[in-house]
This record gives sequence, structure tokens and C-alpha cells, in this order.
Amino acid sequence: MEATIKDVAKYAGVGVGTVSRVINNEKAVGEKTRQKVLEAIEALNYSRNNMAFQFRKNETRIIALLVPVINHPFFAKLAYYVEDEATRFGYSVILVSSQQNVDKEAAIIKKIAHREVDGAVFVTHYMHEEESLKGCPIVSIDRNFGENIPYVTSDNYDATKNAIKYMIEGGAKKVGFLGSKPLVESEVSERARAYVDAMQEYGMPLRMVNEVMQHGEEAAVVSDFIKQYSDVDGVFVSGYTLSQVFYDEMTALGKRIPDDVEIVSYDGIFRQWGAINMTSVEQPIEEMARQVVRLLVKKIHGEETPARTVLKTKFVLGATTK
Amino acid sequence: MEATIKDVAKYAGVGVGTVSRVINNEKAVGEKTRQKVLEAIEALNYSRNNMAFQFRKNETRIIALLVPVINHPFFAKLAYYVEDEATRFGYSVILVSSQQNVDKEAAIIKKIAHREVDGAVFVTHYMHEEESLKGCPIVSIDRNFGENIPYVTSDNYDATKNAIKYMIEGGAKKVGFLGSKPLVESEVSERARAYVDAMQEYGMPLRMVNEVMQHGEEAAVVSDFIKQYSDVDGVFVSGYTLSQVFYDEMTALGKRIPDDVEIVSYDGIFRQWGAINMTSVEQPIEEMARQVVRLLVKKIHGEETPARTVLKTKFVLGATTK
DNA sequence: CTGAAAGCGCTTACAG
DNA sequence: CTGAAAGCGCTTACAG
Repeated sequence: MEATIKDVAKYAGVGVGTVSRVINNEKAVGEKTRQKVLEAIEALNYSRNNMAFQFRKNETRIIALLVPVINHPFFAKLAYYVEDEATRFGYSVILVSSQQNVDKEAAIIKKIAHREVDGAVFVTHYMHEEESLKGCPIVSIDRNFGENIPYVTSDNYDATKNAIKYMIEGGAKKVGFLGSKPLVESEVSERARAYVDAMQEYGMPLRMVNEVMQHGEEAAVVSDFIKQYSDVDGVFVSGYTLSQVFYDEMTALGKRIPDDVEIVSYDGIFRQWGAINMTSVEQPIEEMARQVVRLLVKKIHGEETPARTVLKTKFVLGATTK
Repeated sequence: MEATIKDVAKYAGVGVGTVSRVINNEKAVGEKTRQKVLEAIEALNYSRNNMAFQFRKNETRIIALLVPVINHPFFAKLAYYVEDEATRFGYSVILVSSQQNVDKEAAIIKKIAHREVDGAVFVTHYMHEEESLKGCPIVSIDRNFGENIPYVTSDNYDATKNAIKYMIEGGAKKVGFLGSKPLVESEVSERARAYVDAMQEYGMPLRMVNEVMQHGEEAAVVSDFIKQYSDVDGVFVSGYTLSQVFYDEMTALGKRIPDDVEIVSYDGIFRQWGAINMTSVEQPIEEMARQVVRLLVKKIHGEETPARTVLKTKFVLGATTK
């Protein structure tokens, strides 16, 4: 049987309150008493029962990370850094892959509302209006779930515009945009907006597919795009999976890349996964993860947080542009 | 303020014990009483305080998943299915990427020993001898951490041997093996053993690099292999990352694959990550994950578990063999 | 079938 | 500075 605070108190000949104060490093304890207690703790190999502690303090020291899928380079990397940063702040991370299942998401929401976690990072697809959620600290990435949910994002608009300019200045005349429309209000939409604006500025017609898409429907969307715009010579692809599928499909059709068609993608670059060496807008995933955790910790502690944090991306040249 | 069991009892005009019995679905409650309580729960929008419940029952309903890295196709996929299966059994999953940091692993071990989780799935690199761990339910994948830690694995030996035979029967004369030696006793070592046996059977000399390797040292190991065995015409590569790096390196050297060199890898196939379409031994990751969770749940409940569960792999033909 | 009570291991006013 | 006591929200023998 594990030793309890009571055992320690008895052994040291003091009250349990005193032991508690020593454990929690409160200063108001006499040096001699402290020593006695410390010795007792040592002798009994005592360590605080976490469940009792949490129950008493009404905090779990756990945060939840909700992602649509975990087996995806972006989310996996994000998860790694979220976990790392959370650990620094003394929090554990519960991982939830909603797999774009609205019911599963709802179940988690309930957990959060029931205070099984202290807070959550939402990087999901659906909107949840759980009234019980109001009091729970939640932060997000890219998604704008409302004014109470601060989020971290990257400079989607500028980065996309620059990437498109790069292709056009390099000679591309028929530039397309391939993306999928987010289900919730999201900064990701800025990419499409940037494309539309750029086309207008250059006086070029739109070649764009940007519909709502389920995970796994990439192939259909890609072939839809290719059917409509077989004449493109430069394409901006929004998102990792789409970019990989698009590249494969174009290659299969005999297109030479970048000679016939240039490709730039958002998040296209995950070399360590064996991905294609693609010219890409690279998001600062580590920094996004760390920032979002810090936001959450602040929210948990009831501190003020900025509603929107924008981080800079990097334009990385790969083998898919001239 | 959230309603407590006390509020419900008062509202329903019964004792708290009765409310508890209703909540926990014990049969020994009169139908009329049950109805009254149910109504009270409804009216007060009561839901059980999980922290109190856990504290009282001395269980967290959380399991930990320890992986070396989460941003890796194998572990990410594993994590997804572990989480999914755990959810079915009512457990949440705390994700820990030890990043091959022995201190971080040790910190987690301590958590587990302190019962911050009910059990753990260890898929790590180091051996931990924490005496306090003895009582804690732990299971593993591939690793053999000792007789108290059951594990799930795949048919490494047979699968490797078959793959090598496939290359040889297809015409390969100089077959190599590229892998990394596990730091703990692991079924992964069976792959090297199968290769050695196969070479002996066919009377072929060994062309083998199989040293202990840190994550990130893949490139060095690969070039080490290539320097020594530039004449190979078929290579079995153990592990996803190594196989990707090897493929890239060979291609960069102007080797045509599979015409000059055939490659078969263990875990080489993660098309959804944009990986090369490689002939590969495919592990049943989903099934491994589900089995390992079921093992763990059994251990948590104190049930008997088989020490070793072996699942069948699939040989998948890709574009890296003739 | 049901209620009153003890107790899980802590923290935290409250006195002194 | 320190101890005795109350209480966090539950579950679970124990009587009846």
C-alpha cells in the first residue's frame, strides 16, 4: 500500500496540513519541521496521490488535442510539438482524431464540458455550439470558431499571393488554384481569396476548383480540376494531400513537371515522409504548436489572450517550379 | 455551479446512495425510485463529476501511448487506431513522443508509476527497470521488455524470408540487407536473422549493414551501405525511413530502380503520405493497434494475457521490383 | 429495495 | 508557524 499524507504526518509527528504545506512548497513552515517532514517522506517513499490532488484542486492538468486525422504529416508534426510544449507547462495531452466524424467530436466536447480535461486545442472541421462549452478554455489553429476562441494561423493571404506571383513572373500564363473549402470559417479561405485577387490584378481568368471535400475524396477533386483546366501551366495547390495526389495524377497523364506545369503548394513539403520535393509555402508548424499551447495555458489561468496570432511562412523552392 | 449527487438526492427526495446506484445502473433499485431520480437528473442537468469518480474508484480511465516519434507514418497510424480502440473501451489516450530521449521516457514512467494513467503501451527504444513499474499494466509492440510485458508483433522472419526469396527467384544475384539494430530485444531483429539464413540457404555472401542507429542518422547509414556494397542488385530494407532515404540516394546515384537494383522494404508503403510506391511487406497496423489495446485492457482488469501475439503481414507489389 | 454514514487522500480556512 | 477539522463528490459496506 502506498503511503498517504496521513502516514507521513504520523511518522514526522506533525499534522497533515503541515505535510501538505511542505509538499506544496509554502514558505510558512519552520525549517526544523520541514526537515522532519522531508525525512518522513523519504523514509516512507511517499508521493502525492495525483487523483486526490486533482479532485481537490478541481483541475486535471490534461489538455485535449482534437485533430481531424493524426496520420497526416501536418497534424502529426503539430501533435508532436503540442505535446512537447504542453509537457513544459506540466500538462499531459490527450490525443483525439475525430476522423471527421461529427459524433466523435461531439463526444469529446462532452468530455471537455465535463471537465475531464482543463482545456483543448481544436483543429477540427465542424462547429460545435455546446452551451456547456462556454466556460471551457479552447484555442484553435486557422479556424475561427468565434470570439471566445483565439487562434494561431499563418500569413495565408500574403504567402499565396507571393507564390502565385512567383509562377507568373517566371513565365506561367495560365495559373490555376486547387483547394478545398473549409467547413468552418477558416483562415485557409484566404488562400483562395489571394488567388482570385491575383488573377484580377494580372487580368487572368480564374481556373479554380475549391469545393467542400471529405477526406479521401482528393482523387475526385483532382480529376475534376484536370478535366476543366487541362491547359494550365502553373497551379497553386492548397494542402499537402491534394498536392501529392495532383502531382501523381499529372505525372500519370504524361505531363512533365515543372516543364509543362509548375506546382506550388501550401504545406507540400514533408521530405522526411518521403514526399515529393515540391516548391511550397512552409508553415512554421513548431512555432504554431508552441504558441497555441501557450495561448491555451493562459486561457486556463484566466489571463487575457490575443484573438488572432499570425505567424510568417517560408517560401521553399523545390523541384516543381522552373 | 454544477449540480452534485447531493442536489439530485434532495430534489428526488432520496439518499445519495440511491442516486449513485441509479447512475451506475445497478439493478437493485425500485422502478418508481429510479424514475424519480432520473427526473431529478434531467431537471438539474446533472452529470457525474469525473474527478471525484476516478478518485473514489482509484482509476483514471486513461492509458498512455509512448512512441519514439509521432510524426512518422507507422507511429501516426498506430496512434490513430490505438486511440480509436481505446475509446471503444472507455479509455482516453495520452500521447507521449519520447523523441528517443531517455529522460523524457523516464519522466513518463514515473507518471505511470504514480498512477496518473491506468496502463501504457510502450513502443520505445530504451529499457526501464523502475521497480515501481512492476505493478503497472504495460504492453508493447515488437519489443520484448520481459515476461510481464506482453506484446504484439508481425511475422518478421517469414515475411522477410519470403521477400528475399521473391527477389532471388526473380533473378537477383547479389542481395543486400539494410537495417538498424534495435536497442532493446525486439522482434525486428528477426528480419536480419531471416536474411542471414536465406543467404546461407542460397549460398550467397552477406551484404549487410545493421548497426544501432539514432533517428536522423539514416543518411549516414545508407551511404555506408552503398559504399560497401555498390554491386547489389536487390536490397531488403528494414523500415520506412531507411527505405525512402535509400531509394532517393540510389536514384541520385543514377541507379535505375528496379532495373539496376530491386528494393523491398518492411513498412515501405505509405502512399497516402506521398511515399514512393515501393514493393513492401505491409504490417497490419490497425489490427496490431487494436490487439495491443485489448491486451492492455485485459491486463488492467487483471486478466490473463498471451505473452506474444503474432499477426500476419501482406506482401505488396509496388514499382521497385521487376 | 433504500438511507445514513464512513471514508477515499488531499487542501484550506480557522484558530491559536 | 502549526494542528484539528471541514469538506471536495463520489462509492460502498452496513443496517434495516
